[in-house]
Amino acid sequence: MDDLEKLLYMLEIQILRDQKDRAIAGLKKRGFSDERLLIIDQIVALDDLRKDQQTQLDVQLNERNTLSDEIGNLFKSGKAQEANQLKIKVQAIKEAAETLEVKLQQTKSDLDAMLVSLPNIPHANVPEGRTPEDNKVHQAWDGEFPTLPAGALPHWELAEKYNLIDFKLGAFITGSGFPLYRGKGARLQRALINYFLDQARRAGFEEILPPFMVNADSAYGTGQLPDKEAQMYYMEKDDLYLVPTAEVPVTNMYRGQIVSESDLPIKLTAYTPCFRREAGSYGSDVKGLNRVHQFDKVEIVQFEHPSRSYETLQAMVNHVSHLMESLELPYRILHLCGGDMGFTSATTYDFEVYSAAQQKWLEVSSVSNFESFQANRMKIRFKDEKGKMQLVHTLNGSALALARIVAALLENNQTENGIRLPQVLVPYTGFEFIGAEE
RNA sequence: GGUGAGGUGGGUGAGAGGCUGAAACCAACGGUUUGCUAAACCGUCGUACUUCGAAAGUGGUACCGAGGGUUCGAAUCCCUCCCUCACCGCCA
Repeated sequence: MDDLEKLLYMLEIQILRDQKDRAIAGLKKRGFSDERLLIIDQIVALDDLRKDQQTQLDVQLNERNTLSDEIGNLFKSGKAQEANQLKIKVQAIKEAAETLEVKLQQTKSDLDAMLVSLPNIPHANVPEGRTPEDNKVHQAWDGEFPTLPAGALPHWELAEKYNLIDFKLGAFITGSGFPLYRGKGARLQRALINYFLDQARRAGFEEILPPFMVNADSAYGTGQLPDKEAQMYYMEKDDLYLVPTAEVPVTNMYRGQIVSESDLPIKLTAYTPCFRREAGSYGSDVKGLNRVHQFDKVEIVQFEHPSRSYETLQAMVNHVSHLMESLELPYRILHLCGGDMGFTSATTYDFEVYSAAQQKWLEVSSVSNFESFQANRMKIRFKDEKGKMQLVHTLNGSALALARIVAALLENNQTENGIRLPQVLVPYTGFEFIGAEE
């Protein structure tokens, strides 16, 4: 942990103090029981204690510093005896200070532990609810659903039939959940990555190619640690984590930074493979590309002025909508309910694509406003026009996650003798049809 | 993997036990002046926590990579760790 992590999350405490009602309402949405809500009062009380102990300690240290100065001066003017007497006095103060110091450290670490366990407070308009079933359909699909030929196949069978993805070989080389793309399957993957990056660049996002492994500080910064430790692949020998999303390395580019207000918004995009252990989720919906340990994703990340973060969220949602439309895929947008939202998010919209052969909605994008939650952890700030420090707001979204998009593309566009690709991809793939002879 | 050098404010970089929260320069910001551009000059210019104050502000504490130690007193001395750079080896 570096020093940033040692800083207390003051701003969060301020919210608990000043906007307690909002905090309570928000945490209730996340399913906090009345009992668990007591943590708010505990945190405030502990923070009061912290202040008190800090003030006491400062008094002691002040006295020590003053006397030390005096001792120095006495020695200089040759009054060694008096100086030595003062030394004894300082000794007593030091002991008192050490005791206080220990108490204060304990208080701080208790407080820290509580604050780290506290999720972001959902935005007021986040729907009530506990489970994915409670998510609100924010925008339903009002277009047509694809009509499939008789004997339509799910994507894993199409992938095999046209030799696009070899799941067995991936499992042989690595393990299940690590698909091996080949031929036009591999080329389609590369085409989609390029297409998404180009679209993001056109929308003003700077392209980044970040490291695919991150250290623990970075994982804490975006909130993967300690909350989702089990979801990440960890390399013990080097103390590094494989990225579960480009959000982690990209957002951490600004960890600890004070940016100038005129730099905002900062818009970044990055492609990375994403590695997820998905512990405990085996068994349901794991067929084919529906849930894999490694998939490709283009992410967009934005650092924004607090006053504009919600219009930016909307702009990101629009960006992803355009991508879906350009790929001619049926999709819907869900507004996640309090119980289903990620730990760090204040509002999240999920995009789901309709994969016609499976007749399933698959999540392909998650667009979130974290408000100041991540910025507070990472201390990403700017000076406003009054010269006051403020935390930026961070947002990000998948634009888009590939594996499930590929699943839907294959299933929805299948014909009797092949798969037809949407026109926007043709310049990227170099082919518009995947036929049986491949 | 081996060897060596180093980590100081937005940047460069001095400081080598008390006079240092830290010189100087650059950048930034505010201003003066010059017909424009450029330049010159003056001023401001770290962060966090906290006391008192309605506020402007004021007092205190901490921070010179991180953690620990020595000392009345540490950026400065000692120990541990981390990181960076250079050279060699290996390698896409």
